[in-house]
Amino acid sequence: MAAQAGVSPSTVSRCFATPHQVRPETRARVLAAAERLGYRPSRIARSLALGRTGTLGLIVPDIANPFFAVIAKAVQARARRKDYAVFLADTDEHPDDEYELALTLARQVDGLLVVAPRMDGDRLGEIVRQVPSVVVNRSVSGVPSVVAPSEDGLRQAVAHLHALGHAHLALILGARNSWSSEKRGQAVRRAAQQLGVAVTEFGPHEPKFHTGAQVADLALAAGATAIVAHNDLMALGILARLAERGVRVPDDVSVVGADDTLLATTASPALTSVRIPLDALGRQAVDLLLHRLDQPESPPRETVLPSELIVRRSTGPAPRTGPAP
Amino acid sequence: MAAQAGVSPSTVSRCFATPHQVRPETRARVLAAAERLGYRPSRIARSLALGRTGTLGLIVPDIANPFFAVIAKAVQARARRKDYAVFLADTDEHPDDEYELALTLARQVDGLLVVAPRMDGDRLGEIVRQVPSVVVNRSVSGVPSVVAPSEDGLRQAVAHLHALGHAHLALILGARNSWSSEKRGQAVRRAAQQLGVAVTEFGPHEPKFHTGAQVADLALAAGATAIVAHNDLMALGILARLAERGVRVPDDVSVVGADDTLLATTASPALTSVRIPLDALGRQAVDLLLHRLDQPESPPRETVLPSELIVRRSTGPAPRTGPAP
DNA sequence: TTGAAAGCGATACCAA
DNA sequence: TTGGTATCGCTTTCAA
Repeated sequence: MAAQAGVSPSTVSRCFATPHQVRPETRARVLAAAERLGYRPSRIARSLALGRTGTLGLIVPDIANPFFAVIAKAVQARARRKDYAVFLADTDEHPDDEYELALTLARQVDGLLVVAPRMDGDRLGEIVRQVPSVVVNRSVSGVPSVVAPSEDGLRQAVAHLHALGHAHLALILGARNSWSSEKRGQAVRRAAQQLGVAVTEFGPHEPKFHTGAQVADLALAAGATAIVAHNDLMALGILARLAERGVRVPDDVSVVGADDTLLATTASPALTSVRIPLDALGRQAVDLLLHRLDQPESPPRETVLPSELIVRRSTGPAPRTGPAP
Repeated sequence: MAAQAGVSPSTVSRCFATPHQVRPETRARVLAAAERLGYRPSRIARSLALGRTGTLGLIVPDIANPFFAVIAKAVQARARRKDYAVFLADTDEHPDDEYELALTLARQVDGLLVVAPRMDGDRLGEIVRQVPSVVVNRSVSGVPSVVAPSEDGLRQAVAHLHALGHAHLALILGARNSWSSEKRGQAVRRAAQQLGVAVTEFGPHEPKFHTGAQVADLALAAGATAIVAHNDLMALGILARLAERGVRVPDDVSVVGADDTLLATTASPALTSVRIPLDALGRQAVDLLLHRLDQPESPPRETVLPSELIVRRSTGPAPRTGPAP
């Protein structure tokens, strides 16, 4: 390539890295040759020389889960705008793989974005020590992170239901060991207690559609008039089972989901849900990571994003109990 | 590192590449040192030396779309099993970016998986010439590809509706220029004609929820008793609008989706949908690509996977027309 | 079985 | 403004 343009490799390099450092006419010749040969500098070689790869790693538990997919998309978009590519690793919910993958990725990326709600803290710490990282949707002390605690939104949800006259709600927990499930449970309990709303808890459960369907009957039997599910998927399972039994939503029972994924907006009735700003989460995570790459000594920061209740058609006034007047 | 183990770099390299070529006791010493230092060979340097990266590129239009996310997941899993990492590029539905990205990726991966329903054929050809590639869910002559034509499933869908007594169906098309949308339209038209079912077409439309909602009214006004949507998302929009209008599904109108995504199974009523084996699509694509990497001279092959109708609760007997007896 | 040395394709420093 | 050269970390002949 250098030969083709009649210049040295150094000059070719400069043409791409610092174009203004080379005489316009030489540059033109080089670029012409590049065009002719379809030449593109090798990122690999460049990485080796520079010690930087121009790549960020993203570790998610399940890319087929809309929750993570939306984060991944935001990360992608943001990273690209900053001229970074993204290495995606899907751990398929295996915490061991998560760790192994992270270590493998660590060497070939400039920084790592880790979405790993269930990985244990020590390992997470180990990873962070090896490579600049940002943890997403989870708070780990001493590690920069971006979280959108569902507290606010869930408190709003309980207040919403309370205002509608519900006095007894069912709380459907998510996976055992899930950081967010625990936080969500706490938030609902606390808010309910403050407002004098009774809570019956179910779970922990795998946050799947069919477990939602299964637990719907239990919630009904317990006498709850409103159900707050760990996430939208479980809420949809509940909706489906209620419809099957002829229980009307929201006339007989109100249902609240969380995450406000595509599932919530496309359900009928559309699901009242706690919105987590997933795209902002992804964007902020990238920004935080890049900031960290620039200034490695900056103190680990935790960025907190607000969540909020989006009221849709699946919640309504509590049904009258007792005999009709 | 080599120094730490008291051996030459060559030997260290052999320990990882061809362990059996080194005396067990030396190997042990090297591995011990590696363990102690937390040493991992640099994939970057290795790529440069080998001319292979151990990485596959995956280009998708929208990773937040469950359809592509499921493919991506399957690709990930399969690639990892074969010791390949995956570079993910989300083009956000911009065909120009798709092309640019593909060219960028081309240099840093061993092969490319392209899911680009709307990229024009010439560019696709250009990409394929630069780097071993497999096109997914689209058929391009001279290029290895993996497709799951929805023909079979859609024919089954029309037959299903016909058997239920539907004589007039609405066909909702997807995006203009989308390869799969065209194929799907053809399939429905052809099957309907053969069975003597009337078809009213709507679209092309952006395959979104709200366009589905919008077109539901038109389909109803046209007198169709069954609606076949381009995909599940549009079908859900239709379901939502029908529910809003008090039109019962499947009593008054039957609705069929396509892709059989999570959306279809979690809808209520659950959506009858044409299943595309997305995971198999992803897996086969990886296999085909790796095969191609091994044997660059093998003729481009097109792998065809079957699609099938999954009947759920959103389809039922056609309503009686005219005055009740 | 091990070591020495060349090379992969770029960057960056120092000279010219 | 350009060219020469060492370097990044690993693989791979070729010798020892």
